[in-house]
Amino acid sequence: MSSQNFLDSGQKHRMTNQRQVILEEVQKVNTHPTADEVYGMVRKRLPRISLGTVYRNLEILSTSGLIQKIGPPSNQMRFDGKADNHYHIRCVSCGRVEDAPVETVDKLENTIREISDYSIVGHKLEFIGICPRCEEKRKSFS
Amino acid sequence: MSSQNFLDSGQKHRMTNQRQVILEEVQKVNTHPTADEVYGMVRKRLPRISLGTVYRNLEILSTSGLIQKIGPPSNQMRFDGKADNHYHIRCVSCGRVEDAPVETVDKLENTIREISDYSIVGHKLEFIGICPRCEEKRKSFS
DNA sequence: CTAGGTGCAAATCATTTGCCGGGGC
DNA sequence: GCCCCGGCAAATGATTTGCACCTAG
Repeated sequence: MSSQNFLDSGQKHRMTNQRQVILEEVQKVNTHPTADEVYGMVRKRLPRISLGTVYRNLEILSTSGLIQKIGPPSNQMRFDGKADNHYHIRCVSCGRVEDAPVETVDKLENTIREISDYSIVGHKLEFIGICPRCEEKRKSFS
Repeated sequence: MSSQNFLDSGQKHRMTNQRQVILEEVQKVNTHPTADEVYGMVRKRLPRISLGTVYRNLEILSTSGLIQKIGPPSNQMRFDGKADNHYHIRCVSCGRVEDAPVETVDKLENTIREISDYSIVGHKLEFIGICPRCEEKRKSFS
């Protein structure tokens, strides 16, 4: 364990029918579908389901740790004035991004290059955490 | 070499004034600003610049390799039925995502945990490449 | 003159949210 | 009864694009 299902998931959710179907469909394929694609898949079994419901349930399922979201925690693009390869660390809470002071792992890139049938052109590594500032705020609540 | 400025950049661009200012501002800070924040920064020097121009130039600067974009190549969220931690490989060209068959590097996570003042909760590693299918298409053009 | 560049506003696209009736416990 | 749920449509927010003018080479 290491990545994903960050942050709390402190809610009570029933496993409803649509939720179950969405979960099954996402688990059935290995194509890492977009929300829209999931919508298409699920609609074959539940023609009257709405896109909003799919989004809501994908969100619930991923914060419950049953599936995972692939993509940035915050969906706003950020830019870095340094063009060389280095890693970042992102705060789950406020979205702030800083540089992560570790060496790059180009070794891994070579490994994957041998195994995979993709032409590898690079990799991205991002750490996820809670920044000191947000940690502070969090304390003042409890 | 390793990350970023993937794919061609086969265009001729002049270093115009606004382009230069945007570049300088992004390089000046180490906060990894969003497009909107860059807009704010740049506007102090060029009050009449438009947000559209900022977006256009950030795009050009990053495909030219002068700065880098932090975030997913495609800004559409994807979902994975497998909840355990594993890495992905994404095609620059079509956006397809597959699993990358390499072991996780939790060692790195511990390293960063010691160095950084963030509470680390996980990490994400994503390889970027061109999938066989797109590679094929590419050939048929040349 | 031609191509790229810019400001501006409108359009697009993914995702989120408010409302409201319905069912589970 | 209370609360979560799901369908629907409208709202939001980031990013993109069409258009008309402008300027460098």
